[in-house]
Amino acid sequence: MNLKELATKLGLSPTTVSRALNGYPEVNEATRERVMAAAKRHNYRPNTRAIRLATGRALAIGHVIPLATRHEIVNPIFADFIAGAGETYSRNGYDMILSVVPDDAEEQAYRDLKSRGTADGVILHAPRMNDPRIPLLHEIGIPFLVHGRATGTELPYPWVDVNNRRAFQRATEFLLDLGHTRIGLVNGLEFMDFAIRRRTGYVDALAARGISPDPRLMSSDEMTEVSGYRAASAMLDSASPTAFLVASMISGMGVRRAIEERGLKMGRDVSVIIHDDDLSYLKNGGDVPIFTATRSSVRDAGRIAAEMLLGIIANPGEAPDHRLLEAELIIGQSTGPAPRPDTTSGATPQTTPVKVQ
Amino acid sequence: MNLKELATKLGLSPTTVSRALNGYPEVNEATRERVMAAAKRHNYRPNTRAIRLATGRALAIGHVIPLATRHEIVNPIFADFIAGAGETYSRNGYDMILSVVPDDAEEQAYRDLKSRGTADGVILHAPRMNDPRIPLLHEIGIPFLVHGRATGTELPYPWVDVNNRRAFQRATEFLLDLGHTRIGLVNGLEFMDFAIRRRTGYVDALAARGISPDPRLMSSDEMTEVSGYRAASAMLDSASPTAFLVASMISGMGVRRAIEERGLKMGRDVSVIIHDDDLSYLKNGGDVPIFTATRSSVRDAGRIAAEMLLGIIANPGEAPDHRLLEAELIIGQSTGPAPRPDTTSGATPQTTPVKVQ
DNA sequence: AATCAAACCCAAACCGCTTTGGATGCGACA
DNA sequence: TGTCGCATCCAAAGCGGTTTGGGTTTGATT
Repeated sequence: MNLKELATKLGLSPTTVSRALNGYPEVNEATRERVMAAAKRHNYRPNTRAIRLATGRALAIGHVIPLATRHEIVNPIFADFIAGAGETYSRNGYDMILSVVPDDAEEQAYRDLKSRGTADGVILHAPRMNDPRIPLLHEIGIPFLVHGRATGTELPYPWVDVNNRRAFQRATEFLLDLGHTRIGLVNGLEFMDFAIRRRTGYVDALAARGISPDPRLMSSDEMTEVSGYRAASAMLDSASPTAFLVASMISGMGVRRAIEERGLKMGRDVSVIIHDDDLSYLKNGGDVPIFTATRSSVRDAGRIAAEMLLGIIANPGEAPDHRLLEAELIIGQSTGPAPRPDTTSGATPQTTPVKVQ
Repeated sequence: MNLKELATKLGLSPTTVSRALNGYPEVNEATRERVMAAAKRHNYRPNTRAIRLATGRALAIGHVIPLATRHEIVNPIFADFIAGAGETYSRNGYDMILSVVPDDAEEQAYRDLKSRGTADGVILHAPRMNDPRIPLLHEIGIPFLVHGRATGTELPYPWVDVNNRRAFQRATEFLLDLGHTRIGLVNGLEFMDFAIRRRTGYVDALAARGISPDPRLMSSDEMTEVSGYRAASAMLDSASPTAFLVASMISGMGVRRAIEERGLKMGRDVSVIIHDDDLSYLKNGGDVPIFTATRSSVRDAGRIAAEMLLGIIANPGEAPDHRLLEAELIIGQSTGPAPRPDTTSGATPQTTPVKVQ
């Protein structure tokens, strides 16, 4: 059933039927109701392909996913973000299109999205420092929104991000307040912007207490279970940390494995704080979370990002907006006071007491 | 730059330019080359919206994701499947569209995909027993392919699936051969088809050795870390298993936590075999896998599924094809001989020796 | 009674491509 | 020389909507 058939059946012109269905004012209310009823009765759905061509809009948002030969963006965080964003798109009549391409074809993928008219806007994932994709999207002239930020980028651009620096700063302070001074940082890859910011938060918090960071206590790698395990193992074997600050739930599991493998107990012998993206299938425990964590729902971030992008598309020409989400600090079972130093191994460095926030 | 402009610039009709670019025979080779060159030079990309309308094809495949209020399909397995499928789509000039909808809107989502002409076909995820979506898709009349199978469905339908029954049967036999007789099954939700098949494999293998399954050693829940932990804890505390068969890497981590929390060592005191979907960011260790596992790449499954579906769309009317993928049994560090039974606790049931496959 | 503005509705153009149904020109064949 | 077939190319008709630019009525205004 298409517009023309429906119009014929109603004894009206396609024009009127179209207007009636789309809520234009120049149609009699009685007529409109008649049209609406007929449309429902015949289960009429306008053909999206025709609407797209006629209006010149794609009614779709693109997400380009470089099929990383090296590093994976197709990760659990991405899945939850997508779920949040997709929900918003559906509610607004937009389609979500995912473009999975080899990473050397990413630029072309963006260009095609624009020149072939497949998407009205795109969301940029996993920005890096000085990310070249931001100037690229500007040049292409397609509305976009960044999930995260790109340190070093001059051009203004709209974004939504978690306050990663602050989250890790708070987490570090929390550990310091518990008496920990040898805190290992198991970070994500530090060409990723969020990882840089997290390290900054960690370093700043240490510096505020007069502690200079120990390079042996700082690692940076992909956020997998195995690399969490490796990093923590190396630190435990060489630099005697009493606490860890970990980039994700998954690497946190590796860290826990390293700890327990050494006969230590997490939360008693070694404290751990992770960043928790609040993934739906990787919940951090129930009433009492397993891990103490800085928590921020990436699914909510997806929802917000989608809403912002649709806003940009609806009102072009406005100044780039942005949104900084704060992470909660959730207290779980994985943190506790720093263990009493071994009396044979000298005194621990003293820290100024500061109230727990 | 559109077709008409390009044609004018070349002094040709749109018809000829279109044919030249699409490889039709009725155009002079010299002309074709001239057209191709000009198209490249002016960076001409045909407008997808127009192609779609003109050809009546959507050039897109839909994936409907019910935004589970209860159970999550937006899970890591899904993400990797999507990556595999998306790769194939891109290579073939298809778009992948994801429809994230509340789960009571799933049926309508499929209907709309068809009636609005948004997708040429769909992939059905996470089939359940007697899944109503299969008759639905038949009725709607949209080409589709099922990732998994639906026990109890009469209608023929194309699918790609892992041989879950066999995988779990082999894994169980492997444990039996190591002398384990009290094997806990930490299964996925058993209205999911794959979970049913896995249980069947487990039960069959036990039965073949004359062991009747102990209900206390069988659990079924979502495949999260926490539920793996809960299930394993309960079994360890009440039914003294010496081995576990676990539905996923993630729940396996919970099982491991339960084991280690009790001061037991995985691989020595308690053996564990998981099913490993070979997720890119959740690799099961390196040279020596952490977990002994039945492994089958869900990403490959995505690729295969996409190829099959595109084939169905290209050659409609053929009988439904299918593909059964066998899982490998990977030996890792998490399995070992059953511990000598406590001499005070009586004899263990004797099993017939059978060669390890 | 003539005028005019709403209120309603419609015919036709248009979006940018594909495809049908010819034209045209030219060498070959009878 | 007339006809035919083949190689090339083009005009125009879709595809299924939206939107522009009028037409008709109708009721109020002067």
